[in-house]
Amino acid sequence: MPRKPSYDRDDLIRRARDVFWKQGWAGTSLKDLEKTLNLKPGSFYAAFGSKDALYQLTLDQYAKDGAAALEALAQDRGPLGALQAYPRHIIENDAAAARACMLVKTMLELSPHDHPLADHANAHLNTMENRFSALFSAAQDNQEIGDTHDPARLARRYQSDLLGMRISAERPGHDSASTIDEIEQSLARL
Amino acid sequence: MPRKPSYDRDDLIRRARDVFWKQGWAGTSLKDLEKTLNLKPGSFYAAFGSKDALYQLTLDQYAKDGAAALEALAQDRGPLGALQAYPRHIIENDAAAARACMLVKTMLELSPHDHPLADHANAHLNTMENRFSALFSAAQDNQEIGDTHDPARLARRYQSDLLGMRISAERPGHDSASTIDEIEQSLARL
DNA sequence: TATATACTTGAGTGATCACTCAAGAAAGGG
DNA sequence: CCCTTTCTTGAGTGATCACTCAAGTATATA
Repeated sequence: MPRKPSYDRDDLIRRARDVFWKQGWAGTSLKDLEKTLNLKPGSFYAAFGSKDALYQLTLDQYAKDGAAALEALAQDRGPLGALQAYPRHIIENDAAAARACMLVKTMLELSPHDHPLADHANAHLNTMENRFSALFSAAQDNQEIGDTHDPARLARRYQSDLLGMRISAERPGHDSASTIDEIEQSLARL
Repeated sequence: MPRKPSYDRDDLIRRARDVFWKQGWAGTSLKDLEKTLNLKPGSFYAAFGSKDALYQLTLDQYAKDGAAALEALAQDRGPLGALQAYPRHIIENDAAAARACMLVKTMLELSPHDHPLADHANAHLNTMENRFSALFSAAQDNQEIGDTHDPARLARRYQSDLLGMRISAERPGHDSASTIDEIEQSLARL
């Protein structure tokens, strides 16, 4: 008997994610969200409860999409191939709202205020690091890289390289091509 | 005949820098600054004019201190030695308000809003990158590294590595020691 | 078509934002 | 001592913040 919402919830979350990703937490006002989502305050709060609650939904979707992209590469190219292709995949994704990682931007902005979303973002970063580690380990099993390396250590360095590349890519006039190549080649030398 | 201010202006800028560095632009309110600087609103605006004007002063001092630290290392250890020691110098500086680079945090937060301070931060980053390039070039002149490398390219990658390392170091429970070692060793292999 | 059940609307809430300014306090030179 | 100049004070400005809620509207069942 009830009336259905006139919007697609997942679509709203995706659009909100892009605004939060680009502008950050404090940099995005309810007015911005109402405009982007085409929702009046009442509908917004009925649908999501609070700005924080929506932000968390967008963080989770961001992490899910990132993990899925890596998984797809692993299916296509195997563990080492996925790790080599992932940096280019990130930088050349024109649909992305920003080059820098949303999880990093969230952590940098909110952890000094002990905001729970900062821990949430960091947990997602840990999950990604663990996935990288598993791929390095699988690459060793496949004898694609030497077996003397510590996968956890390789993963930590790989993620650090990725984050640096993504920050640099955010800078106006910066060319990431050579950094992408060098990350790819340094993996081939393992 | 006039009365002297009861504060040391440089000391205020340094204290404000630490708050801005840690909490960001939007994350730092005038109330925070008044408390940190022990200044009432009237004195604050008489001394600095606006929140933005003070932020710019703190950015400039941040960049100046960073450049001076690198120069001191170059005097002690020469160009390659300075580039190798700089990452550890940054991470192990207990007096720093944060691990992540203030210029990066500023750019990430303010560039989506086309705030002039974002360009200002990026200009400082370019200056640092140019200084790195000059050090790589000097290291080639000293035959400390091979002369087939492009110093500009090395500098771009080096800065990207630094930024990634500093972001990672901001994460709770993260150990940067191995990343520091690997950056140092990869420079020795050039 | 009638009714129940949601969804939609937008004016309005108190709190906080960066910032102003007029009045008072303190430190120089005479 | 006095007077001038500057610094210090803090209540107060309009704007914007995240958020609320009562009234109005649309839809699916009966």
